[in-house]
Amino acid sequence: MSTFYVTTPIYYPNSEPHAGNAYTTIAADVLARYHRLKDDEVCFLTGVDEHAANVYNAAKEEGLSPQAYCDKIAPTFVKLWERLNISHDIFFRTTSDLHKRGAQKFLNVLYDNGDVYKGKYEGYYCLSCEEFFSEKELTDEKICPVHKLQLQWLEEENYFFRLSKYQDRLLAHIHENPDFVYPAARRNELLNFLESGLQDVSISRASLSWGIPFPFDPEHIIYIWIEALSNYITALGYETNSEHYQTFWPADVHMMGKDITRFHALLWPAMLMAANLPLPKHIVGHGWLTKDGEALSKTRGIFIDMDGDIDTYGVDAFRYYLLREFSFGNDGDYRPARLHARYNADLANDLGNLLNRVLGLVNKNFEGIPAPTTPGEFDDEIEAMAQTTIDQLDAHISAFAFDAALETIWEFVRRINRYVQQTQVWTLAKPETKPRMGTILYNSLEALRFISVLISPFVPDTAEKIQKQIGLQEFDTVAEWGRLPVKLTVSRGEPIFPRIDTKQQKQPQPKAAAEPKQKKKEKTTDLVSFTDFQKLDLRVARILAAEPIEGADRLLKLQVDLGTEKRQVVAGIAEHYTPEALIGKQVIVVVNLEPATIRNVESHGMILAGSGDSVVLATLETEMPLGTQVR
RNA sequence: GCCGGUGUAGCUCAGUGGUUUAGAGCACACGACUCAUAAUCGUGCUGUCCGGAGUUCGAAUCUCCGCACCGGCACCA
Repeated sequence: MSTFYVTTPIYYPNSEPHAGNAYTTIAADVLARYHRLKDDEVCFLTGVDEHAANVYNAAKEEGLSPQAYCDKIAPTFVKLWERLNISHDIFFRTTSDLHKRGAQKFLNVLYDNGDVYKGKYEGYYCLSCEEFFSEKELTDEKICPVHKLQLQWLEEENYFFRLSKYQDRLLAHIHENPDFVYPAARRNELLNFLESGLQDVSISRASLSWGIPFPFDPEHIIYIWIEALSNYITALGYETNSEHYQTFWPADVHMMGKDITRFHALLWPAMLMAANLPLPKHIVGHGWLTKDGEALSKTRGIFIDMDGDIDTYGVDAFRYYLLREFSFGNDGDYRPARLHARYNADLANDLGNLLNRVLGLVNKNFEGIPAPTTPGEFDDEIEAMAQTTIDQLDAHISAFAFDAALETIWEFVRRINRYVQQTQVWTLAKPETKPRMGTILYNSLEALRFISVLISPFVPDTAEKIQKQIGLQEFDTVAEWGRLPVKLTVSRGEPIFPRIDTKQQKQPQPKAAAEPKQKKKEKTTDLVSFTDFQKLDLRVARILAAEPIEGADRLLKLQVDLGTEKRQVVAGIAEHYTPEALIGKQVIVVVNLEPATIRNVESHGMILAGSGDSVVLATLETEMPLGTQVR
């Protein structure tokens, strides 16, 4: 018997879970359930990543301690997983002692093996700016360009992980294991990234308090990514080298959204190499769900109404739709109308109705399930197709092609509908043909049992309902043809997927759907003194000229008029403003910002702009004289 | 700017060691059937296979150029 260990990322509990989390977790759930079906010993891990800065900030805004905040939010994840029928074995919280001790041990090992070193940021430092300046920014006099103060040579200590050391081994690993990263497009990106060289990464934070302290230096906490990634082993009992840990590590699949594949495919394996631990087998980064083609975004109020759709169509339809409609590596646009169509066409018409019609015929003509006494046309074909369906399903799941996997099963569903049709089974109730009728019905029911097993990883409730109606007392998980007992009393119940007419479809609820949750700011920052604020010199200026900068997608070179002087400023707004649109606009400029050279263009100041999912220039309500101070 | 991906019927997508009539499901139309959830089964339908050039007896499939969208890197003072 083999083992199978599948994980989702640990999610940030800075707010309640969203559809993207659900998508990842459902996919992982299908894998877990599929492997249990194959009698593998399975461990399915999910959880929350609690020591995150955004959690700390969210807690602060609600006036709660970070721990109290986590204690409040974590259950909302558990609740959603229950609703979505997620069969995780472990729901892991990184504030647990098991994790804290495990993460510290892991770090100790990295340290003992010589791959963690205390490095220092060192350089010339301006006490007023509280910043280091790189050599190229400095003149020979070593004075701060902003404050004109003498700079000091300073060193700030920090722990680093020797990521660079593993560059070649990572490259080799990814080259030699084409299946390591899925899909292939991500893999190419990673190789590309690797070839451009890896830097050591800072893995400590001295300035933060919310986190796990370094075991050998409590002044520092462990950087969130290092800590988070280690959850995949700490949750299994890495700390004590438990049997569970030995059984399941290395992981078979780390499932995640495409945005975090790099951490999982480079940083994490490098750390494991440093600790002399085996690497996970597959890093799977799926595409994102979008809504009307746009990325989901809390701030912009773009989200998927999971609750509403699940209320209308049921959990299984929701799970089915997500996995059937989209090819897993690509982004998929979530459309309720498509969910509706899938529900009626695939679930209600093809599958639900098939069950219903077959059970109806059995009920009407037999006492319990008839014996297959009289083989005939198509029977062998059906049985053979059952077997090929299994094989294809297995291949597709191994390639994380859930859409193809479901399509394969549904080809079989449609074949059985055709079987019933071709044999005209309802016309065979006469005594001389009744044995044949019984055989056809037996085969159809066995096919349905077979199908219920195959779909059970995807739509577990539906699978159970089918077997229950067929008359099986306990769920039979074995996909072998001919196991269905005869004489079972079927209990044809309500249709498992009643058709939902378009007219009855809920109109988009104006209340919940439309209003973006406008409740919180993106993040809070620490307070600054008024004196500090006063250091900023903000002025009204007019843009005189704007032009693109060669070789930079986001940058524009602007000439601005401050009334008393004209300046050149570089702004990263090329993706949101055309040069023509900018000329003549009044904007607010930070004039005493240190000069910088970006892409070989000098920038003396900074244009203020709202900067989130979109970028909008900050202006005054009405125009004011150039050079007016803004405060 | 560099690198990668995608672009095939109204929709979601298959399809490439080049070969002749380009596929599936949904949707749509018609027909059959009536056991069943106005379900099922059959038949049909629409395509400049992003555009252009090239290689070839022959290209959606190979090469080059271009366009659009997506992503990674650089970059966002």
